[in-house]
Amino acid sequence: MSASHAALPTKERILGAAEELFARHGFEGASLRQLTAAAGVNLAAVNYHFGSKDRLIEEVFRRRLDQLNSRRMAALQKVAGEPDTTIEQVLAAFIVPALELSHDGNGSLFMRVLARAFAEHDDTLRKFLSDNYGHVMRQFTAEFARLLPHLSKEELYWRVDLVTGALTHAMSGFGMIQRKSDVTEHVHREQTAQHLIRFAAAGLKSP
Amino acid sequence: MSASHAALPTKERILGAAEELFARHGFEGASLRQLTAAAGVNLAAVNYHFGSKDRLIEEVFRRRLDQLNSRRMAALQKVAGEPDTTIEQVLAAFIVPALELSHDGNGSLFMRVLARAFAEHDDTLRKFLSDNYGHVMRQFTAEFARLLPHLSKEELYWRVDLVTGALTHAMSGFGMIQRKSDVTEHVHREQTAQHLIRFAAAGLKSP
DNA sequence: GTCTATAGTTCGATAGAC
DNA sequence: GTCTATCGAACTATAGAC
Repeated sequence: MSASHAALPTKERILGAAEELFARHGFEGASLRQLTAAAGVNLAAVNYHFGSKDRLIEEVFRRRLDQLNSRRMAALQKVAGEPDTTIEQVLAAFIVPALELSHDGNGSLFMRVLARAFAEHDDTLRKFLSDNYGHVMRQFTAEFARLLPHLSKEELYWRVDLVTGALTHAMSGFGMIQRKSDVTEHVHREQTAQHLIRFAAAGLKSP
Repeated sequence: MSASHAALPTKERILGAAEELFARHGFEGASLRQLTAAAGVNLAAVNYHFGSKDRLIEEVFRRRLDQLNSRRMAALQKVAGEPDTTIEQVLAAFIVPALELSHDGNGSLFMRVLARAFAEHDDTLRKFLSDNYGHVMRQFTAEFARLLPHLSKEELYWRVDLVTGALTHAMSGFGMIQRKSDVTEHVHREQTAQHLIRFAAAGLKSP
């Protein structure tokens, strides 16, 4: 009998606690001692299951980004390359999967981890993210280029970068994305998406 | 004879090294040992001059933000409250002083420190920044509210937050704000300001 | 005001019993 | 696969000589 049906395997408990503590205290700020205590596992378990703290950090990213980027790519495929594609549709393919994630359990904590990774400027981490998920940004940028043919390559990169910055900032929960009690979570998510899409589309399209 | 005319006082050397190392490795990641070694001063000097690492961090912010926010407020006063004020003018009052700073010596490193502070979500640091510099954001928001009277308070906060996120991201040097060799630095700064202002104005004004 | 020396913690990682 | 125990290194902070 495999262990895959266990309620919460040690490995998953570590990943969950790591996500929360990395979000709150950063990669250097969260120690393996705090982390294993929060997960209710032994200190030595991290090195047994992951090999090192650095490889644990990578797994925290992999677990969420594999799913997030698959959904983004699937959503992009549905609209990309068509003659009547709109900027708003492409932005929705990028934004909606991230909002779904950030409303799913500890997903919002992961968005904060992601925002930290952006601020870190750490070469090792940047290379890992670029190697594994760089193709997603390239696909989206290519589609924006098709829809905004009057923009120079430089100008386009500029705007995509600004949009990415605004969205990362917003979805790391820094802002006021808080649901009022009189709307359902589904409606709120829809409204948030419309906010972000409208703002980003205006910036991308400006003359 | 006072020590104020010394070429580079110990205190300033520490602040300079701290700014650089906090930008590159974060507040937890940069140790007092690395920091004092880089500054060429003794390990004990930090506690003598600043009392603790936390108070050193605050001084790193104070040194730059006092000047940055004075310039922002001065620029805002010149255009605020007039009948023909434009969104672009208010954005320029916010952005241009930051660009001047980021092209002045190690100023761009400070913008990275600032971006880290945003990502940290640390309550103590947030309170320090809010207590000392919160009035600046409130003044700018009030002027935006005057120029965009059709927006609800909630909608306005939303957009100002997104603009702040995009600009912080951009000015932390993550993007491609790199001068080509065939333009002077002054011209490049002007072009960058126009980029950011146009993008932000489009987002703020969108229906 | 600057130094050496060190106290007192905490860190990541591993060896080895079970 | 999980535990205890511990190594060696790093950390912040301080005491006290100069």
